Amino acid sequence: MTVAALEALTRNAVDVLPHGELARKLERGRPLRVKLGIDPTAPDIHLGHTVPLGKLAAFQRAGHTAVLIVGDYTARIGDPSGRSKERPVLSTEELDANARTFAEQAFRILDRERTEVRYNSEWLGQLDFAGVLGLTRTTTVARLLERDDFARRLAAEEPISISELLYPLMQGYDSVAIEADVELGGTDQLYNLLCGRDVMEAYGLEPQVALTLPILVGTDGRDRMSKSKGNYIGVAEPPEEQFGKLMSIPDTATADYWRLCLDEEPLAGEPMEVKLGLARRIVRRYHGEEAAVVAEAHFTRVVRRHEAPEEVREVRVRAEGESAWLPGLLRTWFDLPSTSEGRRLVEQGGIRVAGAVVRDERVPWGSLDGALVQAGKRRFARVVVESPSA
RNA sequence: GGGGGAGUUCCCGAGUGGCCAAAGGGGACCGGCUGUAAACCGGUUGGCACCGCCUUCGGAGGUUCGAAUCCUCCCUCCCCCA
Repeated sequence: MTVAALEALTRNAVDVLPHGELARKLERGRPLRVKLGIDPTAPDIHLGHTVPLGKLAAFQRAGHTAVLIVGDYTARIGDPSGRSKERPVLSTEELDANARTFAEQAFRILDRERTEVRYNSEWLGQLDFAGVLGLTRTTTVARLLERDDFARRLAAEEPISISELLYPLMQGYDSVAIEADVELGGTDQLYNLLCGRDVMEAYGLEPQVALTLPILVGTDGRDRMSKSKGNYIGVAEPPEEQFGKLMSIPDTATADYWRLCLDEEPLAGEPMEVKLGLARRIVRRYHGEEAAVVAEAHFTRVVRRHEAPEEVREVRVRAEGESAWLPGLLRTWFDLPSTSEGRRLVEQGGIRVAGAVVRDERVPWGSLDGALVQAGKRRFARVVVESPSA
């Protein structure tokens, strides 16, 4: 075990507790069982998830065993970490579907052959009431209420359910079940990870090392990346989408993205160049070199030069009546929520036909046939008008 | 078991009988500007072929010319005391 190897495993880590324990475990020379738990509450993995996943992959490359816990059982409760409200409970079907795609997407980062995927319903589902009681005896209410989330919610007179209180214990029991040596998580997981130590000890096991990583901010540069906040970049999203979203993050967040998503130091240079470099590398990582080049070209063309993309989908419409009524047509072409939305777009000068802004709701059919219609800055369609009798 | 309080448009949150499709903020969308899908500035933001009509303020009834606002019952949630 070299100093450099230890450095690689702990790079970007915020806490590695207890101090010196990881080095001690590594020195024994046997592969460690490194645990990362994920809640299948959303179907897609985003860049925020890739931070601990990337760290897990790093352990894997160093010869250790990655144990990916899919929290299909715990998800029924919802992790209260960082939450100010109870989470909505998902149906079993949704959770199952999410769990599958989630694990699948995780293999974009992990080595499939060397990853142990476990569903925690495997052991949590086996616990009878006596087992649950045994688990609850490992801690006290006061200790559970120590954590910030709970303390804050209690102070704000917001509800905390008993099942949420049990969450850290269940997560800790996962560590018992798989005999974890190390557990990874975001800084918001610190309490849960440490609670896991106590639970393991109570079950006669050597407590795990808790390794926490920074929380990645979302594209808004402010809040943590999450699906529900709509500020996320999914690893399975199309290349153009990823590239554009990455370019939209605030400059202040760029360096963090380099370190946490790529595990590299940011380039030196102009902010724009640094961000372009980031977007290229990330898209390349998840979609390959060629897709990255195409995505960048698309960005340059559509966003920077305000031109239409190379390929524009075609929409067909049958000419009916004297003239075309745009709000209704826009609704179907661009999947708008209502025709009122279409009206607003026209009113606000957000609609261009063949490059010219259109301000009337009615236009001659002739002006639409073969024309490129643009809604806002990024939505395009090529129109084909069919004659009414055809 | 007793007492108090809350449920409003995508979210938070004003609104206690007509001036309410409902303040303000967030988000989203459009426009301007820009290296950017950032920041900033301006506008829009229930639906409908829309100068008018329809639906919305936890649910169901009721009072009234007129209700998000008043009454009754119900549902959900929170706090305090025990």
